[in-house]
Amino acid sequence: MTGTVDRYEMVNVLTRRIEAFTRLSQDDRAILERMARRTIREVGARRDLIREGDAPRSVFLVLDGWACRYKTLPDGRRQIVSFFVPGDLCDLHIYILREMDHSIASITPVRVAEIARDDFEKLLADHPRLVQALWWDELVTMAIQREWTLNLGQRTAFERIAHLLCELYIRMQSVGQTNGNSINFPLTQVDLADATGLTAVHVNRTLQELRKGGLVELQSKTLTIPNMDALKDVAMFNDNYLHLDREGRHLDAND
Amino acid sequence: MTGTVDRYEMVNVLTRRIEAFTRLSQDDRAILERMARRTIREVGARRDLIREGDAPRSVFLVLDGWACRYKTLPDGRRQIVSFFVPGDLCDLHIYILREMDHSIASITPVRVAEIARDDFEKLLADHPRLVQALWWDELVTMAIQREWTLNLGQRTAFERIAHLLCELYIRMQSVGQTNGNSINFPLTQVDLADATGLTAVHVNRTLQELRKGGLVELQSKTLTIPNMDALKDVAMFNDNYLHLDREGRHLDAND
DNA sequence: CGGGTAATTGACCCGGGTCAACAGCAGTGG
DNA sequence: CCACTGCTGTTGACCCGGGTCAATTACCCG
Repeated sequence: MTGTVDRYEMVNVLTRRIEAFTRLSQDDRAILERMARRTIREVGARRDLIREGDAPRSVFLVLDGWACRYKTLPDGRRQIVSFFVPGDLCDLHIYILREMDHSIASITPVRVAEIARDDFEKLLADHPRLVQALWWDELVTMAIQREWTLNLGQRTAFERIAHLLCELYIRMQSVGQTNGNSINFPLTQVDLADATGLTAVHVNRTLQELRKGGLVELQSKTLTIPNMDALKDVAMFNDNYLHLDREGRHLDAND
Repeated sequence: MTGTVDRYEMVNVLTRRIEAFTRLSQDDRAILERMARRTIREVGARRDLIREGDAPRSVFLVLDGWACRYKTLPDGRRQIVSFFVPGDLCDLHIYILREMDHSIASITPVRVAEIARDDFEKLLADHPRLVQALWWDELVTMAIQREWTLNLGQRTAFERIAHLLCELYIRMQSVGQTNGNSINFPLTQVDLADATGLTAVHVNRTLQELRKGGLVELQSKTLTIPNMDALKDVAMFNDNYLHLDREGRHLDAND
């Protein structure tokens, strides 16, 4: 999977992701990568990138590492509402809102491209095919959030964790971050608990069940899924909401 | 509140909603209302407007009545992932996806404007201020979905229902659909259960607690909130995620 | 007045939470 | 090289919020 990943490949995760939807032209790809390379920020593990209440200023893009959005209640309860894996963008146009209604934090050390509002607007104005692709990205983000709503509302702990693991595996796969049937998986059991609305203790027990059933191997930050079909089955995982099947292929660049 | 609502007022709910963000020009308002009036569809209560797996064709806008998005699991478990109240739009650009990953159904009889893809694209191309406003709408929709994630993951049944009632009240208020401190509230206890991930039995018991505490009155399709501050308090409701405070006022039309 | 949907109640149960102790392991500083 | 610290994972005993099942009771609406 990784080993040494050069800067080119890191920027590449976004084009890789977008090309699950539509093929970009050399020009689109170049402009996107140039933009992403402009302001790269490196942040250590477990730090807030932006906090609820802050004024959003720029769009950002995770080039390397994992991050999450989270919300908290006044008494400290905490819910991770989504994960960012390499290639994920935060909300386009977020800067039209006055203040953030959630926080974003790194999980591992991350490398993030921050795209200034004006640059971003210009990008959209000049590159219609990118606009479509970024819309697709946004729609997928929304679909994931709805799927999480279903996950939290209806699935049992066992199904819920299985489902989350399926999703993260497939999202990593869609940006070429797999190694055989394994991915790099930096979440702790506490992270999983905060994302699934369970306690860390119960996550632990549920993971043991999943391991016992031969459905997952999870150790030293590596997740292995020996039989994806079996895991999808118990999770009732249907990947339609990720819209990965090159649905925008009629928009492909032909150069 | 209602009684007889003429056609003008029904279309008006969207402009009303948008003007919680930015003031539109006469021209913007006119174009939006003309568009909405183009293809009005009336649908009875409890019918699917579009089903998971269908190809999305148009954007639609709820002019009158309530609807919901929902997702189901293969074994029949059902989660309502969001509600539409008058003035709510379904996802812009949804038509770039090949198939729906969720269904949309009416709750009451609804009057819906279906805006064809091409008309909608044209609207966006010609009216930049509307584009901003519709972006705002989309960002709020996403923020609501995240708040629901928090709701399902962290709040107790009592807090969760209190929170949902706050949200729906305030959303109705933002389109001028209140009557004193009451709103028209067509959801059954089963609907509430499907939206909160609880059972109808438990929703019933929880509503009784809320009534006993004097926090809500709910009878014959009318929800009354005698003391909003008290309800917000137990729900830990923070309305920041609805971004209603005319955040885009710097974009206001000045005609 | 009959038939169907929505609300309510009671008895009982279970998935997942709580609390507390402990084990493994990585980093870090002496 | 080892002791110390702190985080992550694991286990056991016990408990409770909310689910399940099944029966009633309103409430519409024609």
